[in-house]
Amino acid sequence: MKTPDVVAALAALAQEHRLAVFRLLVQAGPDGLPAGQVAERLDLAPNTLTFHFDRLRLAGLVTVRRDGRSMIYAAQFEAMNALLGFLTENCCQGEQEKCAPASCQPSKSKSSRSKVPA
Amino acid sequence: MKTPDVVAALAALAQEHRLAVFRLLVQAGPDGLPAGQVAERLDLAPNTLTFHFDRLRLAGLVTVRRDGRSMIYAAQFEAMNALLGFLTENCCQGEQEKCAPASCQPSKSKSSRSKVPA
DNA sequence: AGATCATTTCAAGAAACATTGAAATGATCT
DNA sequence: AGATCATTTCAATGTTTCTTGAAATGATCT
Repeated sequence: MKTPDVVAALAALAQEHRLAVFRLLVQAGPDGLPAGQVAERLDLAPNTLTFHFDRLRLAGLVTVRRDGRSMIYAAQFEAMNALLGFLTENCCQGEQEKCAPASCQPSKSKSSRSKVPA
Repeated sequence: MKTPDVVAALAALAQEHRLAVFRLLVQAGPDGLPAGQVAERLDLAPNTLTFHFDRLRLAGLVTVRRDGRSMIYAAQFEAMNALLGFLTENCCQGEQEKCAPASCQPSKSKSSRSKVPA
């Protein structure tokens, strides 16, 4: 992950609502959540939410797919891990052993077996 | 660490120059670096740099102390670790064992024994 | 085809951000 | 005291960000 991408990811998360959205999607796991459900749970206007989803998506932190009339957003765990990796990489000059690599696993999928989670 | 603080820290790091400044200070270790040296190494105007230092400081990511006519800025490792902690905390619902806690140790101080590094 | 539901697009406006140049501090040296 | 060095403060400016409301898509149902 290169610096501009890191800046983009940090900027995407550096906003109250987007951080909440991302956290919710992380908790939801790789199957994701329809936009409307996110809007309802976080009490956000749907157009505002689209704006924020877009920022997260451009930063590579979420993906979208369509399901019927719903758009389903899901956290991109790899991107999250790459970000954590970059942040800890700067960290441990000289004392690597004290610096455990951070990583983020999706929680177990609740519904049917998901379509190729990784 | 509460959500608003996390947002503040992320916002502070979500800027090309500030990320570079912070990374440099992390590498410099707990003794920190005088503002002028940061300005020179990153080729930033001193007043611009003051602006960015201020943002990092308000976010709790760096501290300042005066030494003669220099101002010495140093990374606040605890804050960094708190941030990493928050980000990984959201992460591992259900599979805690897969999710190593991230942490960031300062590199060994290069000059004389530092004044109570923690 | 027409109605309805979920979401996105567009345009407008207020607020926050980053950079610049000029002037002000504050500490050190002669 | 006066000169100089390191850094900060201030005001101005252009850019980006977030939010809103209204209108447009796109998919589903009758």
